Amino acid sequence: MDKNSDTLKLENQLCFPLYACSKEIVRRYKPYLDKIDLTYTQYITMMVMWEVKQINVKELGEKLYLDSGTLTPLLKKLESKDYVKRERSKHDERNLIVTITEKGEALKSKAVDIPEKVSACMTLSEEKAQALYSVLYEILDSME
Amino acid sequence: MDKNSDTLKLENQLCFPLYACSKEIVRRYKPYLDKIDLTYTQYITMMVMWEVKQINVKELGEKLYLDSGTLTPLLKKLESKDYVKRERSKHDERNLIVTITEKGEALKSKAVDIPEKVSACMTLSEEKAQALYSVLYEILDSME
DNA sequence: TATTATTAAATTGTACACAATTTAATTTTA
DNA sequence: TAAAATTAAATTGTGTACAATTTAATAATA
Repeated sequence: MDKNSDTLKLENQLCFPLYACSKEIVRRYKPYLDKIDLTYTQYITMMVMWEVKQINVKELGEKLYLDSGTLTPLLKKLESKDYVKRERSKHDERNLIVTITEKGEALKSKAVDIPEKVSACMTLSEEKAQALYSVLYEILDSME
Repeated sequence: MDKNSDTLKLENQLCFPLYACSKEIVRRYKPYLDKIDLTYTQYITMMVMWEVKQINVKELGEKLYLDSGTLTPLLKKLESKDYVKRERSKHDERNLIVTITEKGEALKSKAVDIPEKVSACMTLSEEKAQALYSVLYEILDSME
């Protein structure tokens, strides 16, 4: 096969639809997230916080696939909104412990309807959604 | 079902693995793209240019799911590297026509091996890759 | 235990990404 | 055809992303 012919066409790439699809779906979140004054990245951070209540930056970054360069300013912003508290660990001052606040907990009830509203704006069968989900995690796991 | 229980868990979201997977794969491109001094966004832009040779910013944005706010500075950078030429349309001066240069054409041969190198670092069967590809475009199409 | 190595966040710098606004050109319409 | 509407890029402003470096704390080791 002629290497130059087709491999570099956008339509033959797997990464591109992944990249485009991710961005388009995140964009669908925006109108709903605007109402509760969160960006998408702040939203997924709060999803972790709603679940674990307390976590340090390193572990948070591993869950979200983000580093401190992204998380540090983001967490400062969430702190300024009083959704989380940031404090150094007493046992190991290198660690910064992030803890959800009452106000952060209360925000959850305003966010609970967002996932279904977003998925409503795209038609995808339950089987295909499940298949997509599995393949994505398979890829993520294979890249660790 | 209790609405508050599970819907807001990261692991139950479809958007999150999509977002994370997209970023991780783009990151895998970086070492190869660094060698030809392109960012990922510049690379997918050049992929379109290698294919169409000439296009205006609006159509380019539709193909790439990007707007002029992203494309204007990016195209200026590609122009400064002499990979593309930017000039207003004579028929309609609102349109900016982007044209690939000789140097831009020549860059293609250096990029042709990148897709296979990136896909080599993740294990995914041909069937699953094909299925993933189909579902992603199905979602993209359903969101137009 | 003093030195070295490692680790976790923060910082710095570059490059998107996109909503909203502005500017300029072209079309539409009153 | 003059005014209004539309269109395409560019600009502005905010918020990621992430590599690379720095800083400070802790752990390992000579």
